[in-house]
Amino acid sequence: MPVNIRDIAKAAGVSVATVSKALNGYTTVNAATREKIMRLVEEMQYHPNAAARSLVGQRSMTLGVFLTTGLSHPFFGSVLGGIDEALKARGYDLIYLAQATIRQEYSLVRHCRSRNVEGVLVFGLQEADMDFSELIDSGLPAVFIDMEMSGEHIGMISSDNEEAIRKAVRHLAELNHRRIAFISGIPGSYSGNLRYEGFRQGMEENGLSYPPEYIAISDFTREGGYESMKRLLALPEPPTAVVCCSDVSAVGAMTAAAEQGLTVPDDLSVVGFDDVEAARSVRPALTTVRQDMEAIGFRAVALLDDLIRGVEVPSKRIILPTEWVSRDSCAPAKDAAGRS
Amino acid sequence: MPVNIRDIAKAAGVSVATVSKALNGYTTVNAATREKIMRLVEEMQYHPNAAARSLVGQRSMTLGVFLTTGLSHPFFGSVLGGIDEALKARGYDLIYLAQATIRQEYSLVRHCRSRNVEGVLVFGLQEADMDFSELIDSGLPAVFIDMEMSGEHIGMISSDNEEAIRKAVRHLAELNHRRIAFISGIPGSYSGNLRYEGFRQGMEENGLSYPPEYIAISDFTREGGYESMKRLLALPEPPTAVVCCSDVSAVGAMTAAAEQGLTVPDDLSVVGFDDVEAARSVRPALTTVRQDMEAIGFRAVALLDDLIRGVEVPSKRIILPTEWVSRDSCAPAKDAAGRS
DNA sequence: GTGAAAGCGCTAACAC
DNA sequence: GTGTTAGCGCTTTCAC
Repeated sequence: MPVNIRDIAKAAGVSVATVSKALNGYTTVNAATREKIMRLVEEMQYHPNAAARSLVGQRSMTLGVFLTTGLSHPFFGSVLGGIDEALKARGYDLIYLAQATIRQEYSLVRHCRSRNVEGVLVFGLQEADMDFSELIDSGLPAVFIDMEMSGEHIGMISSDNEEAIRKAVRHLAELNHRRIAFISGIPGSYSGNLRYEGFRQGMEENGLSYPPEYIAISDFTREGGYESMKRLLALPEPPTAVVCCSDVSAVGAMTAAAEQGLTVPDDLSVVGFDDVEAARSVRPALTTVRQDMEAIGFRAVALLDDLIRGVEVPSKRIILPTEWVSRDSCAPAKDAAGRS
Repeated sequence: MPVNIRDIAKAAGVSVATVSKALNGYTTVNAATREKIMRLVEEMQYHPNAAARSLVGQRSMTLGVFLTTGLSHPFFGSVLGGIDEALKARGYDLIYLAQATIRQEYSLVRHCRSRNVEGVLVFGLQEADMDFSELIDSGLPAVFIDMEMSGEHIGMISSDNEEAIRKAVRHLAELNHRRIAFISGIPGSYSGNLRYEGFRQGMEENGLSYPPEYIAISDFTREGGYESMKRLLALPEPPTAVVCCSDVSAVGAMTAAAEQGLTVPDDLSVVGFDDVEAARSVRPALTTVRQDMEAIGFRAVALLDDLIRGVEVPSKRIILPTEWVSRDSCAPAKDAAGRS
């Protein structure tokens, strides 16, 4: 029994067409009439039926999202916050395309069509997780967060992972560290791969070499960081600095260091990635690379909106800059005599 | 240009009504006709337009969800996994009711109505976060996860938080611990309150008393657990056992204990809550109370579905049992002489 | 500046 | 067992 457009029309003593025009910002509506209609809309708590609007061939104002249920990394919540802002700003709603759909029991694109989804956000998934070819080929606009994808109506967004880690390595090199190790992200993940590449390049640029054992394969988690650090510290010649693929794993690494009786940053410099809340609160406060997670979410939606409306965009590939955040977990390397 | 019901009707040489009936499982359709229609539906990739269906007064098969963007606790991902399963099982889609909506800039109930949302899930929020009265009064079915709410079409679900903690205290008491402390959840949160109540009662039941400083106000996070434990260990008479409101905070507490040179479980017994992945992987493995997070999500959707369809339910208030998981973080209290 | 009417894709009476 | 038709709430020509 929600009030419909006819109720408003009746109350205002005009036709439904006029109400519709007033509602949709047509300028051919008499100011007084519009005023009256708008007042009634407020008073009677009218809200247009989205299904009817979408049926009549108009926009559905619905976006779909595919995401992992493994959202426990703080990264996801922050990105979602940005998505949320943009959704509101651009008037979209978000429909969660059940994880189950991803299992390909039936076509996800058909599901989108059936729901009149105008565009799709892909988030927290890796290429290996599912077959995206149907989505790409369907012509349905889509934006991939932290995944490399391209196509006619396809966009992608991520931070400049490679540059970020190169920057981190350079900072460490400037602190005279020569034995620098790397705690990786999930192997095969887009951002994990690029961060590794950044490490490789950074080391090379600074004339530094490293044994293969200095690359600790991990997974972005605290537990992973902890285990990796333990392995690194068990090496005959352990590193004096470590670059981690997430703040969370950096915290794990710091725990492992503490357990071995090492002091951060005096005995070991640690750098993280993300700049989540924990980076600020941990002791010593974590030096890290800040990526603007809210911006990733916000701009993903903005790009998708542009793609949907066919707006000319400068690039369908957005790489956001990162920011070096210097806190207390890095210090100059001690020389052989143990002096800083 | 997706194919519509008329295309199918034409191809099958029948009327749209027959197609509709075949699709909706009416038994009055000739088996051969139905067969043919279904084949065509597959072949032509037909999928009914959800907007049209919902417009014609039928079900929209859409649920809404309000949640925090602060989903970094592993609890949320697991619950979402259960929700996801149930959504698929019962054929619903989930629309994410933007966080921004919660800021009450305009009526969330109107938003639901406009989107033909049939029911609402509330998740990861506390009573203080927003005014739920409009929702309660609206007659829109809703299920609250971990929040106490009631009303005509209102359900709620949570674990038996109180009993779970009482059980934990009893176990510790049976290990001869007498100095038992409590690291709380977020004060004012539904589950936090009940867990505290469970602690209070458990201590009383076991004839144990505790100074007020043994209640460490915390927030479910690792950092919170760490800080709380540091405070507890700084006490003139520190506890020999601690009950934590989450596994994550228990891990933080264990870290703090290790830093003070204490060994878990020999010097300090620790119990967690949730049984997340980390509880298994941390060393020593965490003794904890397992709550079935997937079941919470799954049954929340099932209950909401029942409420929507007006099905008779045994109770609109579902309290799930928890399970004591004994691992390696608890040991008998040492007596005054230091023997176990 | 406003209204009448068609039609978006579908379901459900009702007729046959 | 199948077809005809009205109508869900809305936007949009096209008249006036």
